[in-house]
Amino acid sequence: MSRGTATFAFGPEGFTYDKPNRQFKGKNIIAFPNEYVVIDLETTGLSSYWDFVIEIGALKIKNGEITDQFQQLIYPGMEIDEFIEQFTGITNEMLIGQPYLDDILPKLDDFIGENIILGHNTNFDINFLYDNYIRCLGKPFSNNFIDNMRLSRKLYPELPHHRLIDIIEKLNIEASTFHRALIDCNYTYKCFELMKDEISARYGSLEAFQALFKYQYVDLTKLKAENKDFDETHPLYNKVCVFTGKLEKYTREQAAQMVVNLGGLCENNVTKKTNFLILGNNDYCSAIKDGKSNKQKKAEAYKLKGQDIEIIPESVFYDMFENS
DNA sequence: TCTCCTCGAGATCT
DNA sequence: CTCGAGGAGA
Repeated sequence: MSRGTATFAFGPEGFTYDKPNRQFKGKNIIAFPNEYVVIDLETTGLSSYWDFVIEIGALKIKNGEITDQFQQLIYPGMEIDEFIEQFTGITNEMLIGQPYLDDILPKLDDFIGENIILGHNTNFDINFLYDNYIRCLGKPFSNNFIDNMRLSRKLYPELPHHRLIDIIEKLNIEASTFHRALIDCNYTYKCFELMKDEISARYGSLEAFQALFKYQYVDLTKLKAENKDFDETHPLYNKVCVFTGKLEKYTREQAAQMVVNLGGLCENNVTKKTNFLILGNNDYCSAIKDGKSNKQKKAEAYKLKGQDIEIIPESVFYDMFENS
């Protein structure tokens, strides 16, 4: 059985293969659709390249209620190993006589239609479907999809893990058996509906929640001192600091807060008012060719013009906090 | 301010 | 994969 479009460049010992280019894959979206299809696959392993689908489960949801379901064991054309038998409860015996994936995918395609997909770590299932759609149906799997894991990470950042089981426990959902496709679809559906309610209650609207996934612009000029009294003799008092590069010991925002707490000020870019430019590490930045960021070049230029500006490494910056 | 890029870290799916 | 941090340029 074909395993997709990947090709070997070397022998089995040191093989490489083309990174799958799933250019027509749907988008991972944050949405509350009236209608969606929950999908879960059981497979022979984690790799969409090496492994095979052995079970497909799907639920159709309309206005929060299950209206249809799809469940099918798949004969993978080979024996599955003991770990997967144990893990899923699907045995080799159960798979003998089951249809091939090639025969089932057209039916699944009909079932799903244009619907948005819901899953847990949905990329996993989507990637398996995408590659097998190309192979069996000659077309990509392009439906947009929602990922419960992504929602959970934003909604419950205090959780140490965001596996399906963790969300089930967090939401007090009754659960006993796991790792059968349709059963996990049910859990995923319940988790989503409950998280949806929580999001509405906590953020008021979907848009407000979506905004949390957008880039949050950090403006260091808006930092406020956490204390009131300043040592007016401190070298950073009333001085304007700017950072460039990645700091070793703190995030930029933490370091900036330390400055502000001493009565100093921070800016996001070097200006005529800047007194200190603190150099972090910019080795990793491919945009910087000669080791100096634009901020550093700008600061050097101001210094030549006589501005009261010092360019200091991170360690010297921390030294200024020692004797305070 | 905002958007786009790159990089590294961390996590989940069977 | 997604996210956060940072640089650059508009």
